[in-house]
Amino acid sequence: MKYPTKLSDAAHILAFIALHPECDLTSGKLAESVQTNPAYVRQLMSAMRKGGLLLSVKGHPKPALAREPARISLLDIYRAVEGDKPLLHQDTHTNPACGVGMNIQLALQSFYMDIQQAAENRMRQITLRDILDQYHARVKESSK
Amino acid sequence: MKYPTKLSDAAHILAFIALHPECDLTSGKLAESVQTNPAYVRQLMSAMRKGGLLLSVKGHPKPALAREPARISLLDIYRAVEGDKPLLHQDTHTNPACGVGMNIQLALQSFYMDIQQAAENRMRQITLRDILDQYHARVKESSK
DNA sequence: GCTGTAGTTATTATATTTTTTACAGCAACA
DNA sequence: TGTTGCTGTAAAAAATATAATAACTACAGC
Repeated sequence: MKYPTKLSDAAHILAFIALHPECDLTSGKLAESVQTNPAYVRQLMSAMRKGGLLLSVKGHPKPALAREPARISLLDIYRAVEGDKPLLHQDTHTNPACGVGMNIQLALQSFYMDIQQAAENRMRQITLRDILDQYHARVKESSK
Repeated sequence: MKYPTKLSDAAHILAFIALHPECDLTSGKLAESVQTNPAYVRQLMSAMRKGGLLLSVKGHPKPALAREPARISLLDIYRAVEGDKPLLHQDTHTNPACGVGMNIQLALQSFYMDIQQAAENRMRQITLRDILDQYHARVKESSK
């Protein structure tokens, strides 16, 4: 497992916080659920705090969402933890002296942006609220 | 630069072949344009041959598209060189004993599939023909 | 047969991600 | 006010995926 899973882990953390508003959620407890280490959790939380998604205070374990789940989209989370990293990557290391290759890559660029837009539009529509709803549906289903 | 650029490189190779139907295109010449080594080019070509996009014969440098550019989509190329690797990756290593975390990841899964679908739909619409058209437009533009 | 190239596999190098370690600073509480 | 536990942050280490490289066999064309 060395593919980037920051988005998954970050969403996991946010959902966990939303589901346990009363408890003391230490980075250790969150790390236990994600099965990672507390420092990594704090790194992700730090990124999300900077991204305006999370509120937390140094010293005591009471993280809280900065706004309601319906107003936190997957794209927001992605931006917070991955920045503007695209889903598809161009080869920026082609031969600059080859005009043909250069123009092929430039042509590709515009299409990659289209694909990125298509994915981002979908990510913008999916909110933490949706994820929580889906979570509850699954819990209900499995308890039947 | 260690992000996956196989799709970009594969599309580059296909476009280059489409643009030079007369020439002897050795893996070395293609590698020169992509600025990589011939063996890597051959690996990508091998994947695309297995994916039914490319025709080539061992021993002589005459690669050819298996079908017309308008019938080769970016998704075809992606499938050929990346298989079914998703754009977003779940964290499959969360704590199995944590039912909450488990269900959060399962909930995420369905949304990731949506995003993947959105991206793939766009990739399916973009063909090598489109890329070549865009290429020609850029060449024309830059020669003005 | 000789030469050049494709096809394939294995190894190495490099970049990126995650893990781990460490420590200063704040909150809660006795 | 001192102690404890946690956060926030940085930096170094480990893990691993990707591309680069090397090496080999096999085929085409001359």
